[in-house]
Order: sequence, then C-alpha cells, then structure tokens
Amino acid sequence: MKNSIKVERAKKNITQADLAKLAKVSRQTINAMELGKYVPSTVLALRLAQIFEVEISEIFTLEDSDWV
Amino acid sequence: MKNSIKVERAKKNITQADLAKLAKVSRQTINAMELGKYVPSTVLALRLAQIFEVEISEIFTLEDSDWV
DNA sequence: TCTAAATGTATAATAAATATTACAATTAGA
DNA sequence: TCTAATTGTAATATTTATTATACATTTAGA
Repeated sequence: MKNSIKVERAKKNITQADLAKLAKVSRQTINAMELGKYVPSTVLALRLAQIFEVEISEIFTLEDSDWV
Repeated sequence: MKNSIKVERAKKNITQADLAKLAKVSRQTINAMELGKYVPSTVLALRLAQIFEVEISEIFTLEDSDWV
C-alpha cells in the first residue's frame, strides 16, 4: 500500500511532529507510515483523512502486492 | 468506529464466508469486524471498499470516541 | 418440523501496529 | 558555518489484529 502523507503534510506545511499531535499518535508512527514501514489502522487512516480534509483513497492506495 | 459491512454485504447478497474469501481474510475476521470487535487495517478497509465499489468513508465512519 | 446454511462465540497462538526512549543524520536559517 | 529543527533509525515493550479450530445458536427453506 502506498500513501501520500508526506505530500499532504507538505501542502499543509506541517512537520511530522505536528501531524502526530493532530492525529494523536507518536511521531515515530507518522514517520514509519510515511516510509511505508507499516500499515495504519483504519481509525488512524480516517483521522488523517479528516485532518487533511480529503478522502482516504486520496491518501492511501492499494498495490497489486496487497492482494497476495 | 462504525461500519456498514453487513449492509454492503446484504446489497451484494453474499455471506460472511463469501466476503472473507473475496477479501482474503478469515470468516472470523469479517464476523468480528461486523460486530465492531476490532478495527481492520487500512489494507483490509481498502480491499472491502474495492469489493463493494464504494469509498471507504461510505463503509467506515469515525465516532467521537475514536478521538480520545 | 428437519436440516443445512449462516452466524455468533470462545480460546489460544501468531503477526503486526503503536508507544517510548534515545540517538544519529540531515536540512534550513541566522 | 553553527545551531536548532526536522527527519530517520533502533530496540524494546505493549496492545491489537488476524488466524485457526471448534462448537453453539439462529435462520431459512424443503
């Protein structure tokens, strides 16, 4: 799964730490997500979509490998 | 977090077992999700949205308690 | 009503998400 | 260039998602 958190963050011009606070998770969680190190829960994905005011599908997109 | 998986499933007229197979998870995962027993990963949410051909936000919605 | 299918439930095991702390590397601005 | 802010990384611990197996309950159809 890909995500465009870094881009959305750039649009809003906020740091990982800022976003972590807004989303109520640790900064490492944001960092690891941006680096594709793990897949967030749907609750966190919904929170991010709400923060960035976009649809989840604009931030997170499935790849073929996600169906294996 | 609420979800309308049961409703979407009813629209498509498929069983939990059918959906489990389509989404490539166990039936228990589908059942537990429908009963609100846990929150799926974003990959699973995206798969379900793709299966039901709707936006994730049509299936999963945040509640106030998800921000605590 | 009988039966099969569908759904709910329980337990235990494993994998994965998330927090915490801490430090290294990079970047931007004075 | 120095310094502070930002980002990347690592290890460990804890919580939570997911599987597997198995059985009980409910529902729908013959």
